Amino acid sequence: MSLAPVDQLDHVFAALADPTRRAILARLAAGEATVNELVAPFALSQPTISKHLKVLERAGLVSRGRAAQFRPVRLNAAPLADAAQWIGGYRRFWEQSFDRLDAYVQDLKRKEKRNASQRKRK
Amino acid sequence: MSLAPVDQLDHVFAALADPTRRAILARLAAGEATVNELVAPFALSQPTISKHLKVLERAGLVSRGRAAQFRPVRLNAAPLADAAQWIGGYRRFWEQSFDRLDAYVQDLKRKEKRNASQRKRK
DNA sequence: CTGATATATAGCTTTACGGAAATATAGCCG
DNA sequence: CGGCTATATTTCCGTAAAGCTATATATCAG
Repeated sequence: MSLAPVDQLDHVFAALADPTRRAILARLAAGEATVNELVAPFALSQPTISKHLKVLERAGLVSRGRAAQFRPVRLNAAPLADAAQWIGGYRRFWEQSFDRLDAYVQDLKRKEKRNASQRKRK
Repeated sequence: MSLAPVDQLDHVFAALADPTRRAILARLAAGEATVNELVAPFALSQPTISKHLKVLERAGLVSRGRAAQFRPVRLNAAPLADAAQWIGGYRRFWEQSFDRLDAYVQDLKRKEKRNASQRKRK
């Protein structure tokens, strides 16, 4: 599996940075949809959604079919694999910080317990 | 682990959309760095890097210390966990498409083989 | 206090984004 | 053909991003 060209990652992350586009992807996870079906749930105009779709298309996250006057949109998750792989390179760092957080919470609990017994004894 | 507020994800993905910022994160994976150390490898001005750092800071991906006139920058990977989790929700889709790709390649190989034997027989 | 160093802020330009409205294109149906 | 529906394209607006130079602030060193 070859590494994606850098500017593809640029486009993928940029596409994911908008909540409307993430919502569109979520909708497409349930299956193909027409543009109008994608417009419906949002308080946004059809051209605005079409523009979002173009951004998703440029990122390779979506592809379009052709059926009469409909242009069904379907999810293409492959580029997400590259994004996941990139982020995955940092997993050890966040796990490490969660470990530290966990240790901190454990420490708090210990102190809490100790104080509780002191209060009891008092 | 609670879900991060949506606009935090916005900022994280937006921050990751720039190759300079991803490179900065990669550098910080090797440990704390000063601003000047981060400027050095790029053909960019110091204020430009400072601006990138502000974007990373807004996304919660880095934090700054204070040591004399230095402001050491360190990686804070926690928000990447949220991003990874979001993307992870789509894993089955890209695995599915890789499966299809794999099946396609297998099919190609079968045909290739068949043609090869035909050529031999001819 | 002065000078040097590290970083931040301000101001400017160019380009892109996210939205809207209006219009154009394309394909169906009668 | 003509009208209807789905979608795309164009044009416009305001805001933000990414770069630069120049300047300001802060801290150390002497």
